[in-house]
Amino acid sequence: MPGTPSFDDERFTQFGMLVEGYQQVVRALEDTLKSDCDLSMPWFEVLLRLGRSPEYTLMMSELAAQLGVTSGAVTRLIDRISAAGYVSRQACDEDRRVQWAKLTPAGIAKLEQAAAVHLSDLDREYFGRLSDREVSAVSKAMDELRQPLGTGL
Amino acid sequence: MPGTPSFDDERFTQFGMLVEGYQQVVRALEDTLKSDCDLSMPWFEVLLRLGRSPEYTLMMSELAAQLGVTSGAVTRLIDRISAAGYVSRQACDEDRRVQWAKLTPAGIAKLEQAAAVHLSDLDREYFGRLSDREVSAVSKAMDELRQPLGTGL
DNA sequence: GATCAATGGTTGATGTGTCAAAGATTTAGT
DNA sequence: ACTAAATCTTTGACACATCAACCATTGATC
Repeated sequence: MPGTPSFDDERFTQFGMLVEGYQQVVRALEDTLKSDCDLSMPWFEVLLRLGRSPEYTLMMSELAAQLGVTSGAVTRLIDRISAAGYVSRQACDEDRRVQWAKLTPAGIAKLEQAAAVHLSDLDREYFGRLSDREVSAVSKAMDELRQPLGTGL
Repeated sequence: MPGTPSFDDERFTQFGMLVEGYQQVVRALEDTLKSDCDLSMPWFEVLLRLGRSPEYTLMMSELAAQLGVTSGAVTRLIDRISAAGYVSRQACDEDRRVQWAKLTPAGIAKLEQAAAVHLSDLDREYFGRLSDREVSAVSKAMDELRQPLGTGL
């Protein structure tokens, strides 16, 4: 009977569970990061990636790869973050196509504060709400989903 | 030693697993939905919610609630989708503040096609890559995260 | 029944993302 | 060495989200 198509298929619901739970947690994390540190999640991610890199420095394209976004997105993100004084751009002498993004001292200070805040947010919103077993199960499943299909064809 | 702050805390990594796995799957789903049906995920979500509703119809604000976005977002989304002919707006006589969004026949047809495509995408990108046990574990965990904190204070 | 708060929707400003095109520079191939 | 391909970044056009302000309308209070 094609009169009632499969708009209520259980798989939609099941996957919707993942989507809603994920979005709920991410939204809560974004809210507290915003109110406590005045940082959006993309800004925090940039600071964190740079904070983990030697010299607090990354190429624009490497930053894009780590963030999982296009280089165009990073160009504008760094425009805004550098206007706020947390990062600076600098040219590369060996390859004059590349631009380095580097944390400023203000950026390092901001990251130190924000990382602590974010860790406690993570504890409250994620780790504190699941058992260790659940966290492991989720991590393992997501790790399996992480690499795209067809890499070994 | 404050020289090396906790930018590499394991919790960042663990949660990053969830973020990356989730984004990977969602991106794959969006790509195939786009290439096979020429629908973005927000458009598909709108069609699906309307397709499940009596008369294929919902108030703007109810649609916003189901999608988990603001009413402003829905206003513009329906602007675009109705320009494509998949939904129509219609005024409400009982309460002249409300606008109904209703699937057109073209919208119903599109949804029927897209729902089938999306279900098979879901099988390939999500259900096919995890065991039943893993899917259950993820769904259970995400369901627990779904309701915001502080609802029972 | 006049006022005032709550509700439903739209709009303007802005942040964040995409894609595709363009620019500059480097690397490879003959 | 010179042309051609690949790489890095930026830019323009646009999709999609937020917030805050605003307008209309409804409902509740006095």
